[in-house]
Amino acid sequence: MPVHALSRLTPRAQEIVRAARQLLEREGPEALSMRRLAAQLGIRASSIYEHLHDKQALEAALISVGLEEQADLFAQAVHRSDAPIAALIAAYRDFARRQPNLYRLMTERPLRRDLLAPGVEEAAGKPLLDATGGDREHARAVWAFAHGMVILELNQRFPPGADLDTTWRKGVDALHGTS
Amino acid sequence: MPVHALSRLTPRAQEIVRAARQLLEREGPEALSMRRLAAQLGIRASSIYEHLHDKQALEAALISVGLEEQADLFAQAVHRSDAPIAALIAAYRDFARRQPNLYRLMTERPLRRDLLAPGVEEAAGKPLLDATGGDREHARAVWAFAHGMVILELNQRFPPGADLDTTWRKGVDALHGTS
DNA sequence: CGCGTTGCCTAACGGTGTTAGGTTAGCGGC
DNA sequence: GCCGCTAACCTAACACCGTTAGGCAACGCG
Repeated sequence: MPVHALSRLTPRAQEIVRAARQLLEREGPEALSMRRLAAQLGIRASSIYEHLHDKQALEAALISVGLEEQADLFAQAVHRSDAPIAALIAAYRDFARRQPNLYRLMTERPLRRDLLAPGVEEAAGKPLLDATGGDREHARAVWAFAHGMVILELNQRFPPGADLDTTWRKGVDALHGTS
Repeated sequence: MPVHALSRLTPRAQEIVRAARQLLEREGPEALSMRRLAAQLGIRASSIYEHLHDKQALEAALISVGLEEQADLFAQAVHRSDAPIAALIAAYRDFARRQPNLYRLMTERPLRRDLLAPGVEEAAGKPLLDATGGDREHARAVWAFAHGMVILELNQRFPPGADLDTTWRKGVDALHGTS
């Protein structure tokens, strides 16, 4: 269990990260610029650098928060269900659909792990790894399917009328008993 | 079978797109700017706009070329194998690893289908759809797994020592007989 | 009181995509 | 020969981006 991701930051930095998250989710990725974020806070862009080292650090903070929330949601999903893998996949899809821009930010580029809050990446992955009984290959295959479905859906790569619920169910069924 | 993707463009525009592809693959996505592309061609950025409407049109041309090449490679892979789905997935992974920056460009954002060469998207998808006997849900599940594996691998989301060949094999096996 | 820290500022640098408007070279028709 | 058209380039500028240097005001503390 990681320390709360934001707690490593100064209070003012936490406010900035919270504002950044609102901006990202409400106005999309192109709105997440240092200048627009600063405007939202009533200050100038250069002042942000007093609190966060650079834009990468800001993004890493957002990703840390996202991973932490995923860890919570996934742990709860497993806890409430007796079909843990299916429940996890449902929770995974749900997270991505509720916060598509944050999800994209979290996955679209290589992770700067040195900038993340320590432990959050492992914490987000642990529920699935447990649900596969510790089988890392199995967990990775399920994750790859879920991420592929989510991101292709977010990127509108499936035709408009596609029956994605069915595709999800088939994929989960097929990957369920892999050993 | 679509018309050759580049044939819709003027000869000069084709040269520009070819230079853009080299630049993208050799120097990475941040090198694909109008100014650096122009420099590569010995002209100024504004001159590119005489030949391509804007950067989106340039990217759409690159994506069209990529989809067309995928269509060819996938059709050949099926043709040479008696395990078409496994052969397709191997070809898919191979394409992405050989041209990671183009693959990223092709998949990282919603497609501007109105800017693509007509038919290329369908052509790239057809071999897999055929291999599943026309089962669209099955084809989509396989695609999602393959894309998820590829993009998580490109983004270095798996731990350094991860045995990805095994994960690929397990995923393919599991998704093979989905009905 | 003075000193260091915090939090903001202005101004600037080099980069991005893009547009307006101007110049040159070549070619077909008279 | 020359007119007009087109293709292909140019310079200059706009608004935006991330980032840095250097300055200023307010605060708590010894």
